[in-house]
Order: sequence, then C-alpha cells, then structure tokens
Amino acid sequence: MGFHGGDKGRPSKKHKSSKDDHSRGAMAEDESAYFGFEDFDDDSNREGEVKKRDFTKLELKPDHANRPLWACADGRIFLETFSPLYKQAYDFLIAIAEPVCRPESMHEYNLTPHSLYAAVSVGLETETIIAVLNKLSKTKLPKEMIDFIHASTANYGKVKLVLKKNRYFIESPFPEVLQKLLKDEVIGKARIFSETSHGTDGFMVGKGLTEMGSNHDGLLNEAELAAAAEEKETHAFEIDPAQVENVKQRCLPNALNYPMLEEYDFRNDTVNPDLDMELKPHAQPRPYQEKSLSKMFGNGRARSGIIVLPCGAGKSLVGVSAACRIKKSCLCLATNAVSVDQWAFQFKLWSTIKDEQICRFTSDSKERFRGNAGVVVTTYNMVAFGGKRSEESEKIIEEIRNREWGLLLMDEVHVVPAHMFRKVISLTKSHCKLGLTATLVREDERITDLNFLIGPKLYEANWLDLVKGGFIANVQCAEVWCPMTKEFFAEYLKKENSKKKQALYVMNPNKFRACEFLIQFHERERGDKIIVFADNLFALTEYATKLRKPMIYGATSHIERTKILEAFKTSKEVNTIFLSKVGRFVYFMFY
DNA sequence: TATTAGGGAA
DNA sequence: AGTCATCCCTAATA
Repeated sequence: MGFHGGDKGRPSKKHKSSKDDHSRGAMAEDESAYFGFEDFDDDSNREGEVKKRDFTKLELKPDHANRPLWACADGRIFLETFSPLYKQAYDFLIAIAEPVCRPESMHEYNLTPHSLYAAVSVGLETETIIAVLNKLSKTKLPKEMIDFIHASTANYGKVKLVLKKNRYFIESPFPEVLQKLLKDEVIGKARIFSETSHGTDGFMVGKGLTEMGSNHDGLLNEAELAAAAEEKETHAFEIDPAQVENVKQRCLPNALNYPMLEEYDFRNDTVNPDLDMELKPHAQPRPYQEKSLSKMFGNGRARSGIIVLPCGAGKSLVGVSAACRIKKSCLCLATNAVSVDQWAFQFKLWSTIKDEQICRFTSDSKERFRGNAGVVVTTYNMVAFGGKRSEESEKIIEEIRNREWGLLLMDEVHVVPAHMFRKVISLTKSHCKLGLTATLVREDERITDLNFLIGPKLYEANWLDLVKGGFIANVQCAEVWCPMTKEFFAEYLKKENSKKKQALYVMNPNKFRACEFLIQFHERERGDKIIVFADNLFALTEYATKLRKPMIYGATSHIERTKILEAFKTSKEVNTIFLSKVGRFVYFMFY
C-alpha cells in the first residue's frame, strides 16, 4: 500500500544502447544529461560530464543577487523560488525547459532538444530565448548552452502544417526550406499542384497571421510580443491529405529535422460549419487556466499540443474553453464511460451548448446528434475498437470518421497507450488536437510519442504554486516502513516462495497493524475521512473484511459503488473505504 | 426498460 | 508472465 505523490519529475535512467523504438523516447530525454554529446564513447563522455559539472569558470555578474537563475553548461538550470522575479522566470522556464524537480525553494530544469522545440512552437525565437535567459541568469551564459540552443532550434518552427478550407498546406517564411523538403522523395510525391496563385518558385505566397493574446504582462510576454512583432511573408505548397502522416514522419528530427508545427486557422475556416457555443458568464478561468489557453491560441490560430494540470485544477474548463473559442465540431475522448458522462456534464455546465448539440457515445448510451455541428463525447475504446460492432454503433462511428472535427479533445493523455493514439488520430480527421493530462510521466516512458502524435507541451502548471494559490488542496506525504515479522521474513527469503513474495509482504502482520492503527488514529483522534488504496486484491479483501470496512474493486457493480461512495460522503458511520485501482476513476465523487 | 453476467479485446 | 481494470458486445433476466 504505497502512495506516490508529489512532483518527482522524470526517472533519470540512462540507457546506453537500445534498438527498439520504445527506448528511443527515453533516449531523447536522457540526451539532455549529455547535452547532445551522445556519440562520445563512455570514457570521454564521463570526462565531458565532469568538465561540465565544474562550475569554477562560471562568471558571476555583479548584480547576481537580483537575478533568480543559475544556468549550467550541462543544460541544467536552477531557479530560486524566493526571488521577486520568480513568477516571470517560472513562466519563461516552463516554456523552454523540462522541469526535473520542483521542491519549495529551488527548482531544477533541463534544456532538451524537445523542450526547445516546444518553446519555439509557442512563438519564442532563438535569440529571445537566449536574451531572456541571459537577463535572468546570475552568471554569464555558458557558451555550451548558447550553442546548444542554437543547434536545437535552428530548424524548429520554420515549417508549419496548416489546414485551410480542408486542404493541407506546408507553410514556411523560407522558400529555400520548402525546396529542401521537396527534394525528399516522400514529400515530393505528396505534393499537390494547385491552379491558384504562384510565386516565382511555384509556391503560394501569403501573409502570416501574427495576432497575439491580450492580457499580458511581465517578462515572457514582452518576449513573446517582440518575437511576433514583425509580420512575415509565407510561402506554401499543398500536400495530399492521405500523406499527412507520412510527411510529418519525414520531417521529424530523426529524418529531415524540420519538425512541423500544426496550427488551425479556425477563424478563416469557412468550410466547416460554426458551432454556436460560448462560455457562460460564471465560467471564470483561473490565471493558470487562462495562461494555458493563451499558449494554445497565442497567435490567433489554434495550436495542437498538451496541457498539464494537476488533478482537481480544472482541466475540463480549459477543454471546454478551447472548444468555445474554436467554435467548430468537437470530438472529446475519455478513458471510460464515467468520464464521458463527466465531460458531457462539464460542457453543459460551462458552455451555452444546447442539449441536442452534445451527445454521448458509449456502449450503453448512443445519442445521435442532429444539425451540422456539435460535440460528441466518447471513449478511446469506442473509436479504436476493432471488433464486431452493433448496428447502431456502426452508423455513429461512420459519422465520426467522415466528419471534419475542429478540435480533438483528448483527456488523460498519459494513460492511453501510444498505439491507441495512432489509431484514433489516423481514423479521425481533426484540425487541432488538444491533450490534457495531470502528468507527463508515463508507465511506458513513451512520452515522446505523444509529443509528436499530438504536439508539444504547451503549458505545465506547478503543483506547489496551485496549492499556495489555494486552487488545489495541500497534500502531505509520509512513508511508513513496516518491518516484516520473523516468520514472514523467513518464508519470504525461501527460494521456493519466489512467487508468493508479494502475498507475503502485503500480508505482513506488522503492516496490517500499522494500517489498523492509522485508520483508528485518523477516525477517532481527528475525525478524518480515510481512503485506503491497495493494488493487491487479496490484501484489499483481507484488510477490508478484517477491519469491517466497505471496499470497492473492479467487480463491484455500478450501483454498489455509488451506494458506498454516497454513504462515505454523507454518513457519520462510514469514514473509511478501501479502494483498488478503480479508485482512480471515482475521485471526482469528492468534489 | 434497466440490470446483470459472461466472453473477447487491448 | 501475471494481475487488475476497462471497454464493447450479446444474451438472459426482472
């Protein structure tokens, strides 16, 4: 019965050589530790690392006390959270670097190729990144860091994939880059020659939109504004919609290295019908929700990407707000039926959408929507399902596949298998994809897949800041180690018991007594409500029955669940419940 | 019409 | 490899 909480950041394992696709993701992140020196052999690598951890050469600026950052040659950045510049510095760092660890006084961040890609994709330019870093840093920026930023961002943000009037265009301010891309066989073949306006090099020429979000103050936003100040001429060519996935692939860092930004120019989309839907007046986004949205809509178009907010911070308001700004049909995907109900409820709660314009589509709730635009809430499973379908589903799924969705809203993006995304994304046509999640730490460590399948991380809130701001509850985490009893430990050590090990340690009598004590203490001394989680069913059943407490696990029926939860919420008699993994899906009951 | 059980899938 | 939880479907009840 463990509890993993807090903001631990990513595991920092270092795989040296792995061939399969999975660990490429892990590699990409680990690269940051080597700071782009991955080709060195082990020895020189270690040397390099030692050299970069030698900070004696860092030059302190005379007014260093007023600046909040330490920027190290190995790509690590430390932020003093007690600085008066903390807020601005945080906003900036979260845009350009990966948070590694964020305890109270000092944060650690890492510059990675990917974090810089994300930075560029929300509108920051290379020189701005360097200038602002330099402004905030106590020391002169190490040359290695400047070089790394240049190298990582050189190609990023130069090419965009834009869907206009249902046609896909590859767009860039640099015609020579487009020429380069077209030399690639896949991209060259994917090109569609259109009869309309040609420039000298056969590209279509237009003006790029550079409208910025409004409510801005502080450092980052100065930077953002500077970055977007000039309006650029853009060049473009059209590609075959069926080849979009392949073209995107060719542009990734492991191939041509011109990763494409995906943006939806929804205001100029006259082909897809508008959906009449506004936020209700009582829907007041909090500052961090507003901030996530400004990252998404910062240049007047809708960017695809991922927004990270802790549980209970109000992800759904962000999702509904995004849908309300785009005002086109929206396909909302959740992991299970309960969540589908929740989302439908949230849409009705926060927006002015009419009942007949929103429908749920699950195994036992198949609502059909009338009219030409609407919101459909369904499960990943439903869309990706490969087996035999009921007649009713067949029809609805056909509609979903044929429609052009303005927004693909993907909930709990971190728990859905990567291949599931591939399936969903290739089966549905959407102009913009927004992924919502509470954490980017995935069990399969395939987070980089998400980055390229959905888009870069647009915003990540700091859990502790939200606690301080009173937006989410404070949490204390304590670990209680329970020594095994002699008898159990003796059995535990026996070779022939290797398969019973888990059973032995979860049933350790000392642990049971500790659990019993904690429950009693919190019930009697403090009058708390208590949830006990266990991921071992045998232990869960055993503990719950022995302590005479209700429990909920997979086999507990829907009715039974609500009954128990209702009692837990309202009755003075029921103060403790035992939950298996299902607990993850019932937390919403407590709001 | 609502609920439940059981099978297959991922 | 094994555990746990979910989804969808169908069929059988009440």
